[in-house]
Amino acid sequence: MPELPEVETVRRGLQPAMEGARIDRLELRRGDLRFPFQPDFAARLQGRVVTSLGRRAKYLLADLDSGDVLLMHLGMSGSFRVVSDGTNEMPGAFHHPRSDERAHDHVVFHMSSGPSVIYNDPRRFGFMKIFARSEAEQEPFIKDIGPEPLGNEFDAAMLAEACRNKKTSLKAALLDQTVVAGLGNIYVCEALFRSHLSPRRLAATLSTKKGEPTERATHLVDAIHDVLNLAIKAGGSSLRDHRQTSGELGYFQHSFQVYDREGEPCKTDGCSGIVKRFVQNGRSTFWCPKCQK
DNA sequence: ACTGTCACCTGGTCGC
DNA sequence: TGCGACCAGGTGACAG
Repeated sequence: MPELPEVETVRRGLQPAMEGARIDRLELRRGDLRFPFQPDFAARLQGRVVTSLGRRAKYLLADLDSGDVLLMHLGMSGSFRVVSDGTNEMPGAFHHPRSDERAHDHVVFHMSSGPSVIYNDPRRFGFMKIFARSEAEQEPFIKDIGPEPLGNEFDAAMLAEACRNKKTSLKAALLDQTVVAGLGNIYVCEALFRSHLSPRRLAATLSTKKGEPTERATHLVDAIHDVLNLAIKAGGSSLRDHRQTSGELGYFQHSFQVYDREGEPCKTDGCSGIVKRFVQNGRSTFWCPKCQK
């Protein structure tokens, strides 16, 4: 599921329940997600106040009053929901999980603010880890991640430079979290479509031989900005698992131009192309061969 | 050092 | 209705 817009949607949904609140009790319903929990995981969280809830790439980062940071990744199928207490869903939530869905409720944060925050993850590709803020720069999961695409430092010159010596495709380069943070399969496909660039194009062609960014790089950066901002505004994309913390679906999937549209007509004005799918680096790429060059 | 492939899991969908 | 094959939003560990 979760690429940058979905994780950002989740962060905004969790903020009211978590920021400034204390984790009275942490319930671990199994010993592992993708990895085993650290032996002192619960002990370092219980009784701590969440001073702020941030995001870096696809990671949620909760700052604690102890000087620790809780890192959380949703993998492919992770979601959070906020419930009024340990048993009842928030009034007004659209999503009331069936009992077999609750089987995948793996972590429960009982917050001093009243509600509980429940982490659900059927595939368990997600994970959580706690580390000291003073060692954040050495934290393996985040230390090599590239710039935030909606941050000030991400621009055409920066992206062109990061891709300059790459021997791989534009699609693979944009999925590489050390090039730019937070993009996944959906938003890479959508951004390439919006900038009319082929997913097969060599990433190095974003710059000239002298290293100057080409116009392509500018268009691509604009497209990345546009698609991410629109998706965040829509509460992310809900295909199978993603829900906002209230239980509502995101609705950006209705705005997909190419993703999951194999065989359907291209949406570019005046283009008579048909959206095609092929497998690139083991993942589905959707694109219009007629207008993406 | 870089790039591509596989593995980790569960569940939904499709064709027979 | 059942069964197997295949697919899925990510990324760390490998092999080349």
